[in-house]
Amino acid sequence: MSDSSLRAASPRVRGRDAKRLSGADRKAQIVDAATVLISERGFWGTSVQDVAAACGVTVAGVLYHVGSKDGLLIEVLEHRDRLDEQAVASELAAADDATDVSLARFCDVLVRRNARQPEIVRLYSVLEAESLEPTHPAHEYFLERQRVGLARFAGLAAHAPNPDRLARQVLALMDGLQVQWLRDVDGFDLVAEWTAASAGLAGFAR
Amino acid sequence: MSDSSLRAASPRVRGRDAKRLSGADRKAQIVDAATVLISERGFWGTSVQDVAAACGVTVAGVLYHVGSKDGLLIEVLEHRDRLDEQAVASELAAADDATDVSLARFCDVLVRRNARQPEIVRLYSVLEAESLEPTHPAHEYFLERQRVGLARFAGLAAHAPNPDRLARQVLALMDGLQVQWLRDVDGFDLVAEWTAASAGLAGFAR
DNA sequence: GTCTATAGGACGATAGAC
DNA sequence: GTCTATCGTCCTATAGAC
Repeated sequence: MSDSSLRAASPRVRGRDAKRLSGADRKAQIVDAATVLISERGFWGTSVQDVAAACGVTVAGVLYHVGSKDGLLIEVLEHRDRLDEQAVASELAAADDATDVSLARFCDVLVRRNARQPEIVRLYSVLEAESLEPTHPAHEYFLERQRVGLARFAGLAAHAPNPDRLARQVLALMDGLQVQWLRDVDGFDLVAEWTAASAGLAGFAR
Repeated sequence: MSDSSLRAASPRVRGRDAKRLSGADRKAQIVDAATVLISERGFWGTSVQDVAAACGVTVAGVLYHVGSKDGLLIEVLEHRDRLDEQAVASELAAADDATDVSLARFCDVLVRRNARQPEIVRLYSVLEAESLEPTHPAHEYFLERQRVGLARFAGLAAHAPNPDRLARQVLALMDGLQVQWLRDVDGFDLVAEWTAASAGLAGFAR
């Protein structure tokens, strides 16, 4: 939890002791706090008031930085994407076999990283379900995300008889195991379960 | 969509044209309307006002029948459990090999039934994620549900080298595929994808 | 550039009329 | 059995003070 860990979401003291942060810092703090809260309660279950309280700021202060509640969600998702993209890429590049990345290797890195940040996995699990509704502000985002994710998996599984189908299965298995894990984080070894499950999946090269 | 289909959730006319229903009928109507709405927006995204409007009744009218908003959710879940338990049992009993039910056969019935009622699958998918939060009114319900479901699967997979692990994999795969299906109900054949995926799962007898 | 104050609703729930 | 009326709380968003 050293790199890219979330800032403390504990309430700050207002008034005399309230820290006055620069715009960028305040915005980062708001996005981090919102990430935690939305991962717990979903977007519709989280109020801007909750986020403001977690930052020791007023509601208007939050809205000044992100424009609207929907804008806050967009900021949160974009911020996560930037962090994850970069982290996974660097982890893959650090390995010896950096040139040829298999689907199995890619998933391995993904799952190991996810196992270290349950709050983030929860954010995506909750929003993934909530955003099935077409009027949800992140509906399009998750539709595109699923499309891109599946295409990426399929591209790495070009050797399989049916790359698209395998991609769907891998994604389904990963998402499903993660939800079970989130319901019992301490009694469930995500990496071990994933390794066992994917090993039993036909066509999934290790 | 013939049996156990949901009552029309279209708004009724209030006042002179409003139908006066008996207690049981009104309650059933409320539970059905709430099922649809909660499956779309989650519990925290649905207001009692929404449910009342769908039934052509006032908010107070709804609360008279279900006591509170949390009570409404409990009613919805208990009603679904009763319907599903009974439907799956009768479908299994109708088959020739009613005596010895394999995990594969059980899942087959389950998936085929789910494919016919996307709204209900959505209800469970959304609430499953939303209820990860310990303060959610259905948190305990879904914890128990996962426990019971896994035990049932494991019991039917007694032949496998590791029944518990296989149960987790089967449940994960099913849930994961269902979410992908819900995001693209028309372009995704749930039964076909499930059949292909489960066939490739090690130890899953067909 | 950051925040307080406040507008203007929607929320869940209760009490009591009909 | 369903309604109106209403309470107190919470909500998002804006206007304008500092």
